[in-house]
Amino acid sequence: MSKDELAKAYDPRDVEARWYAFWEEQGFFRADPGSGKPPFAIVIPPPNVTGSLHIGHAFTLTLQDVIVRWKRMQGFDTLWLPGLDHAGIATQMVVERQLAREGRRKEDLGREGFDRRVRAWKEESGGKILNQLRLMGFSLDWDRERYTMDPGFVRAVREVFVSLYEQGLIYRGQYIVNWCPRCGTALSDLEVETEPVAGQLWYIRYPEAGGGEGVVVATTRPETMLGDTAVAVHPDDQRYRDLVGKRVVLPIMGREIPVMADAFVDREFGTGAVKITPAHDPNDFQAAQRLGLPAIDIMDERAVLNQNAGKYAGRDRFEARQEIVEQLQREGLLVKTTPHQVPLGHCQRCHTIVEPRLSLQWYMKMAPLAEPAIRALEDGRTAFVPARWAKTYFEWMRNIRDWCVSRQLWWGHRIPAWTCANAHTTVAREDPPACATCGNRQLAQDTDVLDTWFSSGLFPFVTLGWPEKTRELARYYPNDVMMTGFDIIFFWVARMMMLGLRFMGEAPFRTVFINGLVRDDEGEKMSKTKGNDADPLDLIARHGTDAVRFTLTALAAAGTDPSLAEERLVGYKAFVNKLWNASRFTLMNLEGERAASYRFADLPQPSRWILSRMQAAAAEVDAALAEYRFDVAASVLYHFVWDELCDWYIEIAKTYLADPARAPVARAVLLEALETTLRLLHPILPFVTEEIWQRLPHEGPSIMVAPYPRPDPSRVDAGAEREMEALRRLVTAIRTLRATYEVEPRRRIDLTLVAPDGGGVASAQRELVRSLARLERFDIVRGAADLPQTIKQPVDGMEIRIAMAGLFDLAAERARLGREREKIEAEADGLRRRLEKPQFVARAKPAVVAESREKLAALQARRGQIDRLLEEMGAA
RNA sequence: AGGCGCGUGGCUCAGUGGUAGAGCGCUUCCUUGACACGGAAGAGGUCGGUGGUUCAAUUCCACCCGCGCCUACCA
Repeated sequence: MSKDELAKAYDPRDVEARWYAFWEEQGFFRADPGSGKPPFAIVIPPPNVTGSLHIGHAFTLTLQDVIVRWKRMQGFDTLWLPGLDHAGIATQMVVERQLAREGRRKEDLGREGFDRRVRAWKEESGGKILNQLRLMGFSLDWDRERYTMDPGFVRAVREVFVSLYEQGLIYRGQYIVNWCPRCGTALSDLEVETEPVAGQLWYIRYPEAGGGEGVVVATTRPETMLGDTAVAVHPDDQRYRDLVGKRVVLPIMGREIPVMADAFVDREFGTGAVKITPAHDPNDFQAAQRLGLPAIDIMDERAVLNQNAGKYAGRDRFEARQEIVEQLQREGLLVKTTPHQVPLGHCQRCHTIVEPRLSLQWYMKMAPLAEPAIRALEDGRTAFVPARWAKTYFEWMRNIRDWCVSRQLWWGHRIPAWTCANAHTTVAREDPPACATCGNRQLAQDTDVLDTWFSSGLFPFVTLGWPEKTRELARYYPNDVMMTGFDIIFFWVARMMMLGLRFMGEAPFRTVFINGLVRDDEGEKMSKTKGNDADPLDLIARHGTDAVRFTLTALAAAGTDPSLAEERLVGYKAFVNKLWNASRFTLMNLEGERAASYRFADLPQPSRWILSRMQAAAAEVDAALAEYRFDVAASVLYHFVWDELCDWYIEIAKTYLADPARAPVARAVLLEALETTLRLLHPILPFVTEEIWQRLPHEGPSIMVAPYPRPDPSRVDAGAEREMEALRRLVTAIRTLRATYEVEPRRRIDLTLVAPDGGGVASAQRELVRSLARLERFDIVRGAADLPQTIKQPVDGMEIRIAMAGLFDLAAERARLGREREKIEAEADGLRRRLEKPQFVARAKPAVVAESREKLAALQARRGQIDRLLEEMGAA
């Protein structure tokens, strides 16, 4: 196939692989701090090292690439920085599963061996997703790729941890945490997903010490009673007034515990008496601190009951529950059982029911960090798009609780804290040789690692070299925008805000763009577990990357969750093909010539029209992208290409190209329109636009570094646009008549246009009308006298008259005109009624009144025309 | 419990204080040298319900119904 010949249908597989490699080799993805261009910076939300590309990545990153390619073409020094997250708990699970298949546990390898294993796994398959990002065409600066476990991050994480510790913002303490017994680690509040579970409420009698009925407590978790250290009632609760201060006997254990009063008790719930289990319930823990009660921990890290549980030691928590209930029943202490919906926390990773557990953990004090992060939004240094997400952000920030940052995992950043033989703690940037307090040299490093989000929260500045004061840091921080899904506003965005403000003194980004979550065609959130996830790689294989990208872009309306319906994708694949064929037509007609030069003002009206419309499209796309209205940008381009460039201008150009005198200029206009359109489309459709662009006469090495079209006001021609609209109305009206009377599309017919004013554009573009409407004779007359029997159709104050022997159907035409008259009448009635109301004329905006009047006049004129035609036909 | 969002043609979704748009689907005709992943012409909606504000409401407000999501220590 020669250079200018394109295949009849676009085949993305032929094209896509080549260009990505080309772009990367040419270094077009690279940011250039020394370029002298204004910077534009954004970081990728680093995918998990365990991850593979799913539709959510494809969606948010397509939008990011659209912005990045757009900015790059606009002349910005653009940095889009890629990275991977080490994903502590997720990665550990993956590697543990791998070991399990080999019949081994991580303990068999030991901590260091396991660490090596994880690192080896990352080298081998961890970067899989990064190659998938290449398939999507994303223009990431791979030279600056980072990993949240790389040496720079290790150093930075220590620096941050130690600084915060020194500032009193990181502390260690014994509190109730969310504990996942399967993962064997503490979780932050955010890593717990609360879901209502159908449970029961057990009413259990605690007899009074030394006899007496005692008190009945209601609990959803009877197994925790083994660790009860009190029963609490509301201080004003008359029912229990006499019991307060007395002691009751804890069933099964036989321990005596006090009945105490505390206002936290809800008198309405259950019996109004609540058992207090300080070691296994956050409320009870707080109550116990107020009331000075001891805590008895009855479970181990796997949620198996321990020696404090008496004879139930060694039982799993749910097994124990069953047996305890049975024992209570046997002993007549189970008063009743009622069904009860309980909100239960589940581990975000493995969905195990979380156990509230008393343990020693590291915490980050959040209130002092949140305060500046709230202010940054309040005073507009950072803004959310869509703005309503700020509300969600504020809500969380203002009620923020301290962040448990330690995890009992093996994979992650080790906490830089050491304990000496004398139990002193040393927290240090470098591994200390001796205890900072007593000089003891027997130091053991804390075995915990940090929550993954601790390091990802540093992403915007650590990736630029922090804590070094690099040129990149000065140039690209703060980022211009952060684009991500709402599901990680708290996990990630909020923490970047707090840590960025703390360590850089400036918010990490000016704009936070929040995209929706991709749903399936039934509106369900796509997920692997539901099996309804669209695999982007599969979609790419079947429809091409560009079609996938265009679809995702077109679906990205502000603040909505897009539903990915495959039919829509098929439609946009057709669009890519349409563009391909428009290009094919243009290339076929270039005939190897360079385009002729021309002056805009000298162009024929239709050519001025298409170039003028193109300015409008460019302006609209620009405005849309500037406010992240990706759907609008996609829609504008779709309709410009299909409805205006292809359906009209290319059809018009065909008549010009057939005329040797007009062909060179027509080729030039066509070429300009196509080339500009390709540049407008490139951010969304990088591959097909590059493939075509490279075959056109062009300057520069690649469309991706060509300038983005700016609307040129000198090429806006309102007159040409108006007249072409009139021409389109005329041609469409003729086509409608042809279709109504089932004239074969290829047949040329004779037509007379009755135009008292001479016909305007129809007269000026007579040849065009002939070709577009497939006319043989096309006469324009000023009066309708002496015409033979014809079909008549009013348009723009003129009349179309078609003589068609054999096809003329008076009744059909009357009916058609009658229907049209009805529509006009209905609309005119509405307008008339409105205009008759004095309040409307008095209060509505004058422009609206005037517009209504004009519209009504036009409708009346048209109705008059139809009435006249109907009358004539009646007479005929 | 609080907060947020959604309900527009068969489906998936835009949109607007002045009687509604797109893609796909559907109907009719057409394999005309860019494209049948195409062309031409059409049909199809009382914009969830009820009130209110307004000259005017699908668009603003209130309530209701249905759906989804987020936050939350009710044992």
